[in-house]
Amino acid sequence: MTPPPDGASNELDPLERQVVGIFVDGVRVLGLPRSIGEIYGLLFVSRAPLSLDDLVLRLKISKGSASQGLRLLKSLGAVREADGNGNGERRTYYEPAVELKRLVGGFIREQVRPHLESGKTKIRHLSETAGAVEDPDQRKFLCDRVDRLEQWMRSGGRVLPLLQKILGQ
Amino acid sequence: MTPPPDGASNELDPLERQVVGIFVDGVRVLGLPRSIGEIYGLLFVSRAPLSLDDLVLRLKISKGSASQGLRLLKSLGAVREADGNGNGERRTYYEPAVELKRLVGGFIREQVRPHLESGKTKIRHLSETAGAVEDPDQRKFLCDRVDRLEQWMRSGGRVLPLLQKILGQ
DNA sequence: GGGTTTGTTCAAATTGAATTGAACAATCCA
DNA sequence: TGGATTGTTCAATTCAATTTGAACAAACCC
Repeated sequence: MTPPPDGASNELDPLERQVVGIFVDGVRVLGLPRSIGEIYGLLFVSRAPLSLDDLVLRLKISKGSASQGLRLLKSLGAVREADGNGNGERRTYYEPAVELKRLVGGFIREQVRPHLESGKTKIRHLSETAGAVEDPDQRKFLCDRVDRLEQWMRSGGRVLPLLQKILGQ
Repeated sequence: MTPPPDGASNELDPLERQVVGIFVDGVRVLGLPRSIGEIYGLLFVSRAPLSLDDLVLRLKISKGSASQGLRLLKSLGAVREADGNGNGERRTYYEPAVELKRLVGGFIREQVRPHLESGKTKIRHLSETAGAVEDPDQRKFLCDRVDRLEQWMRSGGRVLPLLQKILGQ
C-alpha cells in the first residue's frame, strides 16, 4: 500500500498494461522489437512526457534498451523531445507523435525504402546474369521471371506514396 | 566434375543463389522465416515444378522445414501443386504463383487481417476500461487516445482493399 | 501381411536478434 | 577539481523463433 521508496510512481496499472500490450503486438507485426512497443505504448497513454529514467523504472527495462529504443523511435519520427521542459531542467522528456501520417511516413522512410532500394540493386545484377545465359529457352524463361520481379518492385514503389496520401486522412 | 551419386541435380548454381538470396531478404521484411524465402525463391527460378525432395536436396534444408514451408506457402496461395504430374506419379510437384495480386491477397488475408481483427477486439476492451476512469480530465485524455487508435484501425481497414486493387495491375 | 516411398508432426537443438549491465562519455554544479 | 546526474555504447547473456531429425502416418505395390 505504501508508495515505492522514492516518490516516483511504479508498476503499470491495468489500463497502461492493456495499452502497452496492444503496442507490443502492433510493433511485432511491423518486425520491430518488443521494447519499442513498450516504450511507445507507455508514452502513448501518459499525459505528461516521460524521461528515459521514467521508462526504465516503470517498464522495468534496462537503460540500454530504453536509450536504443528512444533512438529508433526518434529516427522514425514517432517520438519527440518535449520542449519547454521546465526552467533549470537538465533531463529530457519525450512525448509520442500521434499523427498516423507521420508514423507511417517515418516507417516507410526508415524501414521500407532502404529494403526496396537494395532489392532493386540486386535485381539489376540479376538481370545481367540472366541475360548472359547460354541456352536461349532457359534465357527467355529467366528474363521473363526477372521482368516480373522488376514489375513487382515498380508496383511497390508506386504504392508507397499512395499509402502515405491515404493515411494522411 | 562428375554429377552427384544420384541422378538428381544438386548445389544451387550462382544465378539460383542470387534469386534465392533476393527472396530470403524479401520475406524477412515481411516477417516470414528464411526457409520460406528459400523455397519460394527456388521454385521461382525453376522452369519445372519441384517436389519436396527436390527442395530438401537442393536447398539442403530438412524435410521438416520443407514440409512446413510448403504448407505456409500453400496457405498464402503463393505455391500450388502442379497438375497433370505424369501418369503413375505419386509424388506431388509444386510451382509458384507469380501474380502479385494473388501473393499480396494471400498475405493480407493470412497475416495481416487476423492481427487487425485481434487488435480491434483489444481496443474495444480498452475503450470500456478508459470510459470507467474516475477523474474526468484523465478520462477525457484517455478516451481521446483510444479514439485515435480506433481511427488508425479504420484507416488500416480501408487501405487493405485499396492495396489489393492497386497491386492487381 | 511385409516393404518401399512420400509426406507430416513435434520435442529438442540451434541460431540469431533483443536485452542487459557495466564501463564509458558528457554535462553540470559546488 | 571532484562528485553527481544523465545518457550512450557494446560485449556478453538471454530468450524466442526457426530448424532439425527421428518417430510416425498414409498410400501404394508385391
